[in-house]
Amino acid sequence: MMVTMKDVAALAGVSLITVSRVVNKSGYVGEVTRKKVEAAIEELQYVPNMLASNLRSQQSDLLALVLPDITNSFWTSIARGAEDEAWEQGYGVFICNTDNDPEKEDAYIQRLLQRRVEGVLLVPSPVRSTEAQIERLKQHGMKFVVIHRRLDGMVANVVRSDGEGAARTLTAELIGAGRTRPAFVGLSVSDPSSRERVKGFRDALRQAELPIDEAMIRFGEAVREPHGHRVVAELLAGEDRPDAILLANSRVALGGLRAIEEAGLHIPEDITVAAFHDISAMDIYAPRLITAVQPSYRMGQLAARRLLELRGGVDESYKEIILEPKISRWEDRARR
Amino acid sequence: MMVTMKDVAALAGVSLITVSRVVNKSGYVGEVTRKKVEAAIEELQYVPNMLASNLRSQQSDLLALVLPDITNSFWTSIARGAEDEAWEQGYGVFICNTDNDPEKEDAYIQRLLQRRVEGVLLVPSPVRSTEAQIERLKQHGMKFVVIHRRLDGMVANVVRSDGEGAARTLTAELIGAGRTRPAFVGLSVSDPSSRERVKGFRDALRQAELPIDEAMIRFGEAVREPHGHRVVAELLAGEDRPDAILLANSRVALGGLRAIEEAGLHIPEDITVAAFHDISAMDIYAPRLITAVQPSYRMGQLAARRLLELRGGVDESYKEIILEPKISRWEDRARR
DNA sequence: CGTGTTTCCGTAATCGTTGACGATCAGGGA
DNA sequence: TCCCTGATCGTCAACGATTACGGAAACACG
Repeated sequence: MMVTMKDVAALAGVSLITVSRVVNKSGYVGEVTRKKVEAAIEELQYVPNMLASNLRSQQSDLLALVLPDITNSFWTSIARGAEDEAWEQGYGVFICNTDNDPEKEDAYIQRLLQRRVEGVLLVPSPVRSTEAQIERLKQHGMKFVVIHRRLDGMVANVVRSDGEGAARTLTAELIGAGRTRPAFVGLSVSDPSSRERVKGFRDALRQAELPIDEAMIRFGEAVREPHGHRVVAELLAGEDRPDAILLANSRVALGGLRAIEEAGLHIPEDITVAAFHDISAMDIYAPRLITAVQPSYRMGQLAARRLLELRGGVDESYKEIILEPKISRWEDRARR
Repeated sequence: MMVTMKDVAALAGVSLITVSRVVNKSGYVGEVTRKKVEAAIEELQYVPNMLASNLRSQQSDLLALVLPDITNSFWTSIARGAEDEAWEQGYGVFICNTDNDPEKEDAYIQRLLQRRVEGVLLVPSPVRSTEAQIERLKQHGMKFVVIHRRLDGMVANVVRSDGEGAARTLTAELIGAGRTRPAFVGLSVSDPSSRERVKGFRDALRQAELPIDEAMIRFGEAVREPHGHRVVAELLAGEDRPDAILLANSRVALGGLRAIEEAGLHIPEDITVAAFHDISAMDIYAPRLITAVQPSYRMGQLAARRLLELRGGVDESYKEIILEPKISRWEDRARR
C-alpha cells in the first residue's frame, strides 16, 4: 500500500541508501543515478516518512507552543510569529491551549515529551510556580524557551517584553499630561504581568514625587466579565476620584472603559487613560488612549528562533531577550 | 541517555513486550507483574516514544489544521474548537497558516503527507479550485474534512455554515424592519462565502417582491484596509441611497460602519444595518446591528470529530454537516 | 482423564529510515 | 609504481516501539 524507499530503490535499480541520499541531498550521488532515482520518486509519487526519519535520526521537525488560549488575540499573535519562523526553518508548530489549568499544562507537557518534539515554547500558567515544569523539561533533555513570563534567576531562555518599563512610561505620560492623581487597575495580584506593571506605576509616581495612594491601586480579579468594570466604577464613584487611570491589562481595560463611559466622563478631556493594548477588541478605543502595544508577533518569532538556535546542543548558556512595547500617544496618531 | 522500554523491562525483570502491554493496557498482564513494571516506569521516569509507536502501528496521534490565518478571530475560533475536540480524543493539532497562498498550501500538504498525520482539517484557499488538493489527499489515502467551503458534488466530508440562509434571514430582517431598498456589500466576487451570501440576499428580495437593483450590490475587494469603507461611502453618497445595508463580511463591515458614521447617519434610526459578525473587533458595534454569528467553534469541533470518526476506515460515505448561524436582533438583546 | 478455553508472558519479525563503515574505481602527486 | 584522496554506491545494524505467534500454566467441563 504505502510506497517506501525500498520500492523507489527497486524501480530505480539502486540501493535503498542511495534513495535516501537523493532525498536528503546528503553524501555523494552521481548525476545519472540521481536522475534515475528522481524519476522513480516521481513515478511512484513517493513521499518520505518523517516518522521513520525522525525516529532514526533522533530529532523531530515539530515544535510545540504551550499557551493559555489561542482565542485571545495576544497569544494568537505570538502563535503566528512562532509559526512563521518555524515554517521558515522547516518546522511545524503543535499548539497546546492550557486555559491556565495546571493539570492540562502537565498533561500537555507529558504528551510533548512522548512525541519527542524538538522543543517547547512555553507560556507557563501563572497560578503556580513554573519550577516544577522547567525541572521536568530539563530532566528529559527537552529544549525550551519561556515566553512572556519573568523568571527568578537565569535558569532558562526567556523572551518577554518590558512590562515594567512600559507601565512606567505610560504613567509618566499621564503625569506629563498634567494629571496628579492617577489610579492603577490590574488584573490580579497573582498575575505576574500585573505585578511588574504595578511596580512600574509606583516607580513613575515616585520619580515624579507624587504621593502613592494605595486606594488608587486596584485589581479587577474578583469581578467576572468584563473584568475591571466594577473596580473602575468604584474608583470613579469615590469622593476622591482619580484624574487619570492606567489600565494595566486589556481585559480589565474593556470593562474599565465602559465604566468610564457610563460615568459620563469624556476621554481625554475629563480623564486621561493609558492602557496596555494587547487584544484587537481594543482597537476602537485606542485613538483616545495612551497605549502600550506589546510586540507579541515578534516575541513568538524570536522565541522560535532562539529555540531553534539551541539545536546544536552546545550552547548551554541562557539568554533573556527583552523587547520594548510600543507606546502611542494621540499626538503620534494625529500627526499622520 | 534515553530511557526505553528495554531499560524498564530489564529493571522490572520482565520482557519488553510486557512493558508495552502495561503501558498500553492491552493484553493480559498479572497484577503483580503490572505493579513491578509500573514501579520501574516510575523509577526510571520512562516516557514512551510516540514516534516509534506511530511508526510501527501505522497511525499518528496528530491532526493538521490548514487555514488562512490564525490571527483572524474567525479562524482562531475554529482552531480552538478543533483543538479541544482533538485533545479530548488524545490527539494534537498541527496548525498551518496558508495566508491563502496556494503555494504555501501545497507545501504544507506535502509536509503533512510526509509527517503521516492522522488526518487534515482543510480550509481551502479560495483563489483556486480545490480539486487538485483533494485528489492529492485521496490518492495518498489521507483522511480529511473540508471546513467552511462549499464543494460541488458530494466529493468529500464538509462542515460549513449556512451562509446563504443566514444572508436570506438577515435581508428579510432588514425588510421586516420596514426597509425597501437594501444594499449588499461583500468581500469579493471571487470569495466563495460572498457568492453564496449574495445569493441569499437576492432570494430574500425576490421573496419580498422587491426590485433587485444591481447598483446596490457591491464588493469591497479592490479597496485596501479597511475593506468596504469606500464602497459604502459611495453607496451613501449616491443620489438614490440605500435605506439598509447587509455587510456580508466582518472585514468589510468594519470599514463600512466607519463610512456610515462619517456620513453622519445613525444606526438603526437612519439606516438599518445587518452584518456577519465573525471577528471580535465587531463586538462594539453589535448592539446596534442585526447580526449573524457563525458557529465557528462548533464547526472546528465537529470537523475534528468527523475526521476522527473516519479512523476505522470502513466509512467511505461523505457527509455534509451544515450549521445554522445565530441571528441576533436588538430586541433579542434588549429583552435580557 | 482428555480436551478446550482463558490467562499470562515471551521470541522473532517488522515499521521506514538513517548512521557507521566498507568496497570500488578514477585521478593525482611523490 | 605506490599511496592517498575524493567520488560513488552498497551492506548491515540500529532507532524504539508493536504485531503475530507460540508456549505454558490454570481452570472448566463432560
